Amino acid sequence: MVELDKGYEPEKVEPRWAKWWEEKGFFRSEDKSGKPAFSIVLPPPNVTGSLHIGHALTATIEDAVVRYKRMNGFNVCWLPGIDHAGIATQMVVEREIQRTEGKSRHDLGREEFLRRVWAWKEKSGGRIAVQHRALGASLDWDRERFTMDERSSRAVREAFARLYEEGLLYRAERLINWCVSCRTALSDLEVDHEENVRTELYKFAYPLADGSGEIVVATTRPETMLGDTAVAVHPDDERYKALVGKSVRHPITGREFPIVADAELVDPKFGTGAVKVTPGHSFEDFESGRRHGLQLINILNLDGTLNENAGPFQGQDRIEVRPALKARLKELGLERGSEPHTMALGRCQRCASIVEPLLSKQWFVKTRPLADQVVAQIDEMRFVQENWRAELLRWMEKIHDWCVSRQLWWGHQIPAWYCEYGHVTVARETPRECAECHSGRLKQDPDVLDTWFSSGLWPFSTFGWPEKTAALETFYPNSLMETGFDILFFWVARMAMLGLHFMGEVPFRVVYLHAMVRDEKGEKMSKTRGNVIDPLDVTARYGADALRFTLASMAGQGRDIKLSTDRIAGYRAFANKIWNAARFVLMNSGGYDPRAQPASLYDRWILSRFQRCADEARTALEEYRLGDAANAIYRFIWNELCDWAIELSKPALYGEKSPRERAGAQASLLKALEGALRLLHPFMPFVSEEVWQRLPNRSGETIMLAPYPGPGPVDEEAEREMDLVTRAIDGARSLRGEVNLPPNQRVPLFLFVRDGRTRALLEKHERAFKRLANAGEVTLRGFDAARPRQAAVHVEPEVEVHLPLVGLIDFAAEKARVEKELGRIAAELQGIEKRLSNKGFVERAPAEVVEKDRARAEELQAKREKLSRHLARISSSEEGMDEKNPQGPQGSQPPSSPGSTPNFADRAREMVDAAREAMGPMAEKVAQAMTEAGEVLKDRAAEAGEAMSQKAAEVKAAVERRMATARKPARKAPRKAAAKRKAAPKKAAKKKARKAAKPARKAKKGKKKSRR
RNA sequence: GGGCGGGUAGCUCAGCGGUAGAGCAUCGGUCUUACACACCGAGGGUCACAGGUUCGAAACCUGUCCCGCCCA
Repeated sequence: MVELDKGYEPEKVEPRWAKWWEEKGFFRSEDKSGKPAFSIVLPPPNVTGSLHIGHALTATIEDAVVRYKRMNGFNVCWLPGIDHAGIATQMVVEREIQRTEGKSRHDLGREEFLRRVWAWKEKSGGRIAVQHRALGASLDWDRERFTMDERSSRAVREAFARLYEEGLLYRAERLINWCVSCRTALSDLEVDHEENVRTELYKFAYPLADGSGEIVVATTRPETMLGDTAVAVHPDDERYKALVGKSVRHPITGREFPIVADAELVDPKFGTGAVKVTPGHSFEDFESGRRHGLQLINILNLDGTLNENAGPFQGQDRIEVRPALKARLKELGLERGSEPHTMALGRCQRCASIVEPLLSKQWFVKTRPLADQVVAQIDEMRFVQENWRAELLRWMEKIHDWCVSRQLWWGHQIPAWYCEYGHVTVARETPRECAECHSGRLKQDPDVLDTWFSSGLWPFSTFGWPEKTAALETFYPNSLMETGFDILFFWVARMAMLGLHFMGEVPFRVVYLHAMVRDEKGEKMSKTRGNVIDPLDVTARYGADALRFTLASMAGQGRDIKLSTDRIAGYRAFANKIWNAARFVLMNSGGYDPRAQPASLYDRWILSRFQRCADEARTALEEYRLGDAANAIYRFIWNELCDWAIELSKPALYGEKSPRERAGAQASLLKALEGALRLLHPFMPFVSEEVWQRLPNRSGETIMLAPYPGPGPVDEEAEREMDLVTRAIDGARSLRGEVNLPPNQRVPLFLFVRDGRTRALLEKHERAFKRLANAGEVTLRGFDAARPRQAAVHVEPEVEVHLPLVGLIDFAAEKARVEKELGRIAAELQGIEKRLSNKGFVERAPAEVVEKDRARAEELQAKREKLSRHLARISSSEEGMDEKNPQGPQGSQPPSSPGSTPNFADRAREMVDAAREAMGPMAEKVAQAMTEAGEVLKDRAAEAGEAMSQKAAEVKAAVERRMATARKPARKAPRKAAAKRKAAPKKAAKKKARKAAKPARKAKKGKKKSRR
């Protein structure tokens, strides 16, 4: 027999398995295989950083899917990688060198700087791998790639050259987004828009060139007037119609430029209805400039200071110059006031500097043809959430050309060379001479490519493209692309375009975009906020399994995942629960016989429930509903296997039943447990492996490669029967709880059953009532038998559960409880009856709905009748009680600790009476059973006799214990009990008052449903 | 300004035409020989608001108000 430690300690277990799995090569995939392929490329984390919880979510989801697929016999390739992250990395390393050596990258020179970045990458990239291993990610490490490694470079050069040759890549002078701080061009996507920036709408006048007046323009950026080359008005605007075609004179530079009519640019209702046009520094104005053939003036240097075109303001920063410029306009008498205004401001994604539109010569990908292909083939991809398909399509439809050159050092240097005559040579390998003029004096473009350019090739460059490798053949298209929705455009869109273009097929079959992980307040995690969680810290505290399960259970959420440590702690408890369940099952599996068949209802039931759970988990996983799968498994293990099956199997396991039943219980529990672990494995790989390895009924070397539980039959009959048993036990427990019986106090229980079938069934489960509802004597009678006068009652359609209360409880409380229950029933019944009396409902609603309501109404009526009778019974008893006990129910004598109450002797006597009362019906029961069931029941009668003598002994023992306790009442923690007793009546009174003030408005379901 | 999410128990969320649910938190009771990282019980909701469709709406439609994100 196996003995396990008392508590589960993930920190001791997890590293061992992580290492073993990897050493065993379980994560490896085959380039060629008879098995079906399943491939995911991990979104490569930035080499700059370490993993945060968002990455942990990615790893969790992908690992769960991948493990599931592996267990289903797929040749799974989950390919790890690291992204060189151009701007981010360059910035980090630059800052580091500045900090430690006080040098800039220019001080070091390009070559030396790049050497440093590589060194940095070696250090930082390692941490990411450590973190992934700690999470249990089953990545195929042999295939690990880096976006700057040699193979990636080759793919990048090939892609660049081909696009160039095909005319899909060009170099041109265009208005681009320029970050003055990073000093590089950015793509549209790398500009973040800060919303609702409070600023002013500033007005000033341009004097007409002919001196006949002025035109007042409104602007949020007065300083750009230094680059203005027109004033625009709406063609239909009567105010300005006469001015169109005239010229204004620039008050500072003296240039003259026209007033133009532009319906697209100008909103006549905004500002003064006249706008200044700066084609060199505004995308909208640039377009307008093109429409009207306007001059284009650049007033900015690359560092954001004004250049020679700014005249007297040259050399000042573009933001700092504003007050000076306004002062000058005021001096000139041209200022015309201002008003408050809010607007959006473009900022650099990396450094938050205000981004400037700037005229610059850059490389662009012509995206329109690529996007059109994606639109045409969008149906080749399945989106786990359909709404993202539409989102992607919208973006594709209004796509702009993609600026791919960056003025950085760290990245793929653009494979374009220029000769002294300015000819361009694009080549896969460094060329000897200019393709056009054969000049040997070539200089490579110093710029590098946007990081996303290489990332966009990832689904195929990682498998060897442009070579036609076996791996590429096997794993392209990738089976799944799973990543955060925030990089839908950055990455998914680019992979779709480039994948389709170069491979002729969409890069992945399924697109699954997950939510952003935020802290418990819903704030985005960021280094500046200091709320970033390192997965390693979490795994150290709670275990990787707990973190993974938490993330998986929340993976279905659309946009935000608010992560709280409470939740993680809850799932650590789950791991511990599993551990202990296994501990128990193993401790009691001595002499386990693998051939043993299910012997009891519980055996059949738990195996059937397992099957249902397996079906649910499988279906959910196939549809990528990880949260649903995880929750189903959680509920099965905790609420069904632990709470019911294990508890109910105890008598059999302890040898209180037949050997056949013991063997059956052992086999069934082991089977359910082993299967549950396999279901759980994709979510909690460590604890599932750890426990599984100790099971006698496992088969295989590792749970990782054991088959995921498949379809199988369910046992409807067992489930129906168990449903009755659990409802009756729940009823009894609920009564005990409601009347505040301490869990360890045994009390007799009466079950009044509707028919012989119910009786026969419940009879078999007497022990269950004893164990799970801590019943002493269990007495079964027919519906027609007389009810005990003093009892608390729970009503189910087939059975009434009576808990005799003599000497135990507060009758007023029971009365209140029943009245409340009746209130609920009345409210629900009223609703249903109203519906049923509605002609429209009966005629138009589906028959089964009406039928359901009718049945429910009948059930409620029966229940109401029973409870009313019960109420009448206790009401009459209550008076008697009042006489006997002068403190009465209003005194709220707490029944919880009769052993220490002064009048215990009375109570003990009542207990004895109650026990005697219970004994009588036992004899009756035996007789009844025999007559009712004839020969089938011969055996049972013998059993019942046996049970009876056992019960008699039990009752006797209970009474004796009771009496013994009575003699020394102060044995147990009297102080605590006394304190509680003191507080209790007040609380109870408060509760009652609250309820009286707010009568039950709605019918409420009394019982939890989750158990069934 | 355009688009997309979301507003359900104290918190985090599920439900998306047929009796309002879970986990956590709260309250009451228990160390009942797997587990106090546990067990048993209970309380708690005008499903943002207003109209409409329907026999029936938390769910579908329209509008309003909040919150968040994306794109101009």
